[in-house]
Amino acid sequence: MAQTARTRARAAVIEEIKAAARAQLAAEGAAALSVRHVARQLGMSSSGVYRYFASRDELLTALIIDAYNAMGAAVEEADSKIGRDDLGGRWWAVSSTVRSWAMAHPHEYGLVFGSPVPGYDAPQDTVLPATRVPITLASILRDAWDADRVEAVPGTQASGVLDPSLKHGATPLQGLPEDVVVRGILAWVELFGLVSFELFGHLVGSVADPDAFFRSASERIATSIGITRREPGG
Amino acid sequence: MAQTARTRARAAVIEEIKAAARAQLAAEGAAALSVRHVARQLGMSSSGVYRYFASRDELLTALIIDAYNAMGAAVEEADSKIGRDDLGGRWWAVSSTVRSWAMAHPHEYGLVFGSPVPGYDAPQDTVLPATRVPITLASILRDAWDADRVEAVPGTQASGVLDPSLKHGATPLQGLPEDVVVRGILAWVELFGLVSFELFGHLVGSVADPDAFFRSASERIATSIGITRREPGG
DNA sequence: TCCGTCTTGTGAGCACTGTACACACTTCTG
DNA sequence: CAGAAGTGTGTACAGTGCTCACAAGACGGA
Repeated sequence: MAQTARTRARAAVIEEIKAAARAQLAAEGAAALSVRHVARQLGMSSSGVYRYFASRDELLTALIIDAYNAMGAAVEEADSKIGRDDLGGRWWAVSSTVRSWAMAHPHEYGLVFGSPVPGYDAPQDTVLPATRVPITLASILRDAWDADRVEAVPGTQASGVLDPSLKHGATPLQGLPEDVVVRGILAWVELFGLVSFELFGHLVGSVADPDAFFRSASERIATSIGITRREPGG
Repeated sequence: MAQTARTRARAAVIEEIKAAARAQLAAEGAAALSVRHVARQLGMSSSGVYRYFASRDELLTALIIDAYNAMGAAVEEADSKIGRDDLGGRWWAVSSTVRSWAMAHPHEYGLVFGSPVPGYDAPQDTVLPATRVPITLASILRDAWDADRVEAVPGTQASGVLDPSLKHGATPLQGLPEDVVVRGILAWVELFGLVSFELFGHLVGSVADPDAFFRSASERIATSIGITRREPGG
């Protein structure tokens, strides 16, 4: 409500700017994204854009947040369509959705998971959207644990390896043995490593059939966290 | 020999330019690397640099090749210092060297393994240097296979997944079962996924002790290709 | 209703970039 | 020793991010 007219218009313009920027990002890549070009596309003076984004970097950050959210939403939806007990199905749904989203939006993926272009800082606004995919993965791991599918290896190292917030926060991982969580994080890292390597061209020359390779790799990762493909509950 | 004086000078200037560019890359990142800045640093006109590199991208490509070679050399040297039979030791030497090199040269690593900045093209000159690390890994896998340490799973999928060049070329992988090679490639991907995720800041908030996490992860990956930590030959 | 403030949009301008080009000078080659 | 080839320079163009002084409009309170 409030001063509707103005704020609503503002939100709309922000959305327009982001849409144009996203289009340019998809078409030409992050390096070629220019504030002036976006402004021209919108029939607006370049300095006008600075009323909405303080800098090019801030615009890029907004796109990063959107990318995290888009991927997170896609993954959450894919996960929700599978029966909760079908752990193998859920893992496959999630992992393959990550990959397809990445392949459908390579530049946005690169913006997020490639080398951090501006500096090292991950602005605070990005951290929450960034957790959506890992939290979905964590919930699968939690359900696997609750179904006695994962066996903890008691003697394993790992103690103080993880950030305390993982245990004390309201994550699905509360109460899980540390070595199980470590294995879960590793699966997460492997999944994205896989997608990045393929997308950034490092598999060219080694892997001829990336689909089959990903299928096989994803299955192997699932196994490593105690999830096998073909069975719901027993 | 040939026309020594000139060509030698040329090679020296090329090296100077690359050194200055590398310094600037390390200090400010790839985005901030500018031809003019490099030229200034060398007391040379900016257009002069174009006698040696046709474009900024070509200069960046040269840095990419150097980075591949530097990392490859470091890895090869680390591997060569371990007894050939000590497969666990070799894996650890190689994987930890990849990580330390990356952490010592974050921007160069990002240039190579981050999102491909210019376009999608991987210039032909980069492919050979790029193979040095994977070939070292492949030779470890080969030795593990020869030592009967790896068991092939005959029924496994995988057929036509790999690029034929891997089998017919003179790689250390000739004659290995496809599913073993697939597992090896996966290990390679996982290693770099691990390093990238840590370096690009995606583990912040989850992993409190990256060293320990990497140690544990690396060990697990080694196990997945049939290499266990503590024993040389039996 | 009117007045002051706050928001939006503009154009000009600064310092910088990559790259092309015409020119001079040096070095090599036939 | 001539001519070709290579090297270095200054200038120029088109583009960039970003700042700033200004104008016009929308808003809130009197």
